[in-house]
Amino acid sequence: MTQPVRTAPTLAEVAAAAGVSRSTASRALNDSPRISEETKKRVRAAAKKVNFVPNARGRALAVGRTEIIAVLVTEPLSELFSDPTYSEFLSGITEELSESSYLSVILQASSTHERNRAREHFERRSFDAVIDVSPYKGSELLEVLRELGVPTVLCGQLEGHPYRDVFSTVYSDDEEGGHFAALAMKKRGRKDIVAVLGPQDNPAVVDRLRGYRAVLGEDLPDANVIYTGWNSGDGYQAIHQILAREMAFDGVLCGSDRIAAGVITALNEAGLSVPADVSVVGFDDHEIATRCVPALTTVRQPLREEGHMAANIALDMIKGAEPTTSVMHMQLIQRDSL
Amino acid sequence: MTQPVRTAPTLAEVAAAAGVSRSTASRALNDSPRISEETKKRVRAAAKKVNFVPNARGRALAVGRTEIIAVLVTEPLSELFSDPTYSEFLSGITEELSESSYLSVILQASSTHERNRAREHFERRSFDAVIDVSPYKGSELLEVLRELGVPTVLCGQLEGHPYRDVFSTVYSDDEEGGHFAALAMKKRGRKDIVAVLGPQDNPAVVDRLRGYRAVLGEDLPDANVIYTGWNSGDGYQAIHQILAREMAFDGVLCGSDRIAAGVITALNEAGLSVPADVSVVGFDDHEIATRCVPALTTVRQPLREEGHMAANIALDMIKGAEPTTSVMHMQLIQRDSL
DNA sequence: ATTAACGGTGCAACCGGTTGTACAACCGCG
DNA sequence: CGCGGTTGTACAACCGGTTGCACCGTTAAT
Repeated sequence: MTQPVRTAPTLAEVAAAAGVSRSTASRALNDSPRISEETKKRVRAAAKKVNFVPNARGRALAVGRTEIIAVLVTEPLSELFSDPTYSEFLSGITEELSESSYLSVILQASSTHERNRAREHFERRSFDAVIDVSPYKGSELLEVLRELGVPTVLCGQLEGHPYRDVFSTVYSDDEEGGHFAALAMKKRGRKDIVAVLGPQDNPAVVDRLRGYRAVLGEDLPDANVIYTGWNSGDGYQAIHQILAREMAFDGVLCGSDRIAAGVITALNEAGLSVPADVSVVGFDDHEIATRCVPALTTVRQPLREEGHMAANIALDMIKGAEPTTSVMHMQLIQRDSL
Repeated sequence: MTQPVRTAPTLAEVAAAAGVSRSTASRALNDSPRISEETKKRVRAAAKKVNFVPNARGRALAVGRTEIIAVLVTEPLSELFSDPTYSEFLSGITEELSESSYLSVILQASSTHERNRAREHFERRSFDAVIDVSPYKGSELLEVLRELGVPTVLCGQLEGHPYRDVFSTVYSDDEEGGHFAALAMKKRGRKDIVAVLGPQDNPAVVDRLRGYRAVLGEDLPDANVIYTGWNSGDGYQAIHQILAREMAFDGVLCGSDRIAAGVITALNEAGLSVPADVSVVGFDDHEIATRCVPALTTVRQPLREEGHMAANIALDMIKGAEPTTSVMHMQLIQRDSL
C-alpha cells in the first residue's frame, strides 16, 4: 500500500475555492480590515473545507520570523535534567510560549562543537530570539548575538552589566531573599546565627550574604560563615564543623534546601531540637523542603515566574521592544523549622 | 545609541562579489558537479569575504525542509526531567542530531491544549520528522501524523503493531533482558526465585516476565511474582511481604534498579546476606546500581544508543527511507549482587 | 567545414506565503 | 453629469534560497 501523503492545501487552492485572489484570501484569513465581512466569511469557509493550515516555511520567509526561540544552556543535558531548579525554570518558559504559537529549542553550549553549532544557527537566523539561561561574562556567543542583533534575554545578573543596553535581563533579587530569611531569624529572637552558604564564587551566594549581614550585623560573625557545595552532605558536614567548635548558636541560614536538610539531620543527631533549640531557614523552596521534619521554612525563588517573564520579554523584544531589566521578588515561606 | 543590526548578506551579494549569477553562486556553495573548480573557488572566497551564511528560512522554503525534528513526549516536563531514563534517551537523540544540521524541539502532549498545539504544528509542517518517545495505541496525534505523512519514529512497541507499515519503531528487547537476568540466576544455581516487577499493565514488565518464565519455569512460581511501582520503597515493601510468608527463596529478579536497592536494604535488615544467601538482579543499569552495597548486577538497556538509532532512522526517513523496526539488545552487567 | 557532444553558466520559475499599489465599482455631492 | 472619496479586490513584487532548462563556446567526430 502506498502512503496516503495528501499534499497540503496551499493558499492558492483556498483562493480558488472561495473565488478570490491569493492576496485577498491571505488578508481575509489574517482578518485585515480592508476585506469585507462577506468575503471573509466565504474565504474562511473555503479554508475550513479544504483543511487549510498556513505552511510554516512559507510564512516564516514572508514575515521574516521563524517563530522559534532558542534556550541556550551551558550545562550538559543530564545535569540540566537532574537539577530541579532548571527544570522549573524551563517549564516556565515553555508554559508561557505555549500561549503563543512560538516553539522553544534547547540549545546546548557546553562543548566547543556545540558552541560552533549554536553560532551557525544564530547566523542562519534560525531563531527570532535567544534566552540565555546561564550567561557568563565574556561569552563569545553573546558577542555573536550582539553583532547579529538577535533579541536576547539573559537570566542572571552579569557583574558590570556589560550588555545592559543591548540585552534584557531577568533575575531574582538574592539580596532581598537574604533580607527575608534574616528578618525572620531576628523576629524570632535568634542572636547567634550561623550561615551555611554555597560556593564562595557564586554571585547569588554573595548577594544573599549581603542581605543577611544588612539585617543581622554582629549577630552573624565572620567566623560563622561557611562556604560549601549545595548538597545535603555539605550541610551535614558544616554543622559537625560548627559543633566541634563548641560555641553556642541558635539559628542556621542555609544556601539551599538540600543544605538545610543535611543541617537538620546533623542537629537532630546531636540532640538539638529544631526549632526549639535551633531555627533553620533554607533557600529555593525545593520539593525537599516539605519533606523535612520539621517542614522547612525557606525563601522561595520564583523560578517558574522567572521563566514566564523571560519568555514574555523575548516575545516583546521580537516585536521591537527595547531591552529591559526585570527583578523578580523573593518570598518567605513559613513552615515549622523557625 | 542605535543597535548595530547589520542586515545579513544574501546570496545575491555573494554572487555580485564573485561576478556570477545567483544560481551559479548557489550551486558553487552546494558543491554541484556542474560548476568548475575555478568558479567554486572564487564564489567561496566571496562568501567568506562578505560573511555569508545561508538564511534558514529561505532555504527551508526552497528545499521543503525545516531541518527540525520534534520529540513528542507525553509526560509533563518536570517528570521528564526527573526520570533519568528519559534524560539519557533524549541525550542520545540530541547527540546524534548534533552531527547533522538538524535541531530538535521537545513537544509536550500531556494536556489537551498541548496536543492541539502539537497538531497545529504538524499541520503547518513545522517539522521534518517526529520521534514519539512514549507512543500509545489510539493516540489521535499518531493518526494525524499518519494522515499528514510525516516521517515518524515510535520508541516502544505498540501491541498489535497498528502502524507498522507507516511508522518506524525502535525498542529494547525486554524479553531478551528477562532471559539474561534469569539465565544468570540459573547459572548461579538459584532455584527459588522471586520477581518484583513494575506495574502489571506495563508492556515492558509483561515482556520481561515472559523472558524470566521461559528460562526458569517452575523455579519462578506464580505466587512469587509481585507487581509494584518502580521505586525503592516498592522493593522494600515487596520483600517484607515475601518474608511474612515464611517461605524460602534464594534469588530476587527486580524490575528496576531502584526496586533492587530497596530489596537489598530489606534483605540486609532481615539478616540475609547478598549475594551469599540471596542473589539480586536489577534492571536498567541506573546510576544507583553502582552505589548499592553490594554493587548491583543488572540488565543494561541501551538508552543512549536507542536515542541515536531513533534519530538516525528519522533522518533516513526524511531522505525517503521506508519505515523500519529496530530492536536494541540488552546486556547483562555483572557486579557483586549475584 | 558542418555538426554532434559536452562542460559551464545564466535566465526564470518555483517553494508558499505577505504586502504595496493600482484599479474598478460605488457612494454622495455640487 | 462629472467629480472626489471611499471601499473591496486583484496584480505583481517580494522574502532568500534552489533547480529545470536553454544557451553559449569549445572540442572532437564525420
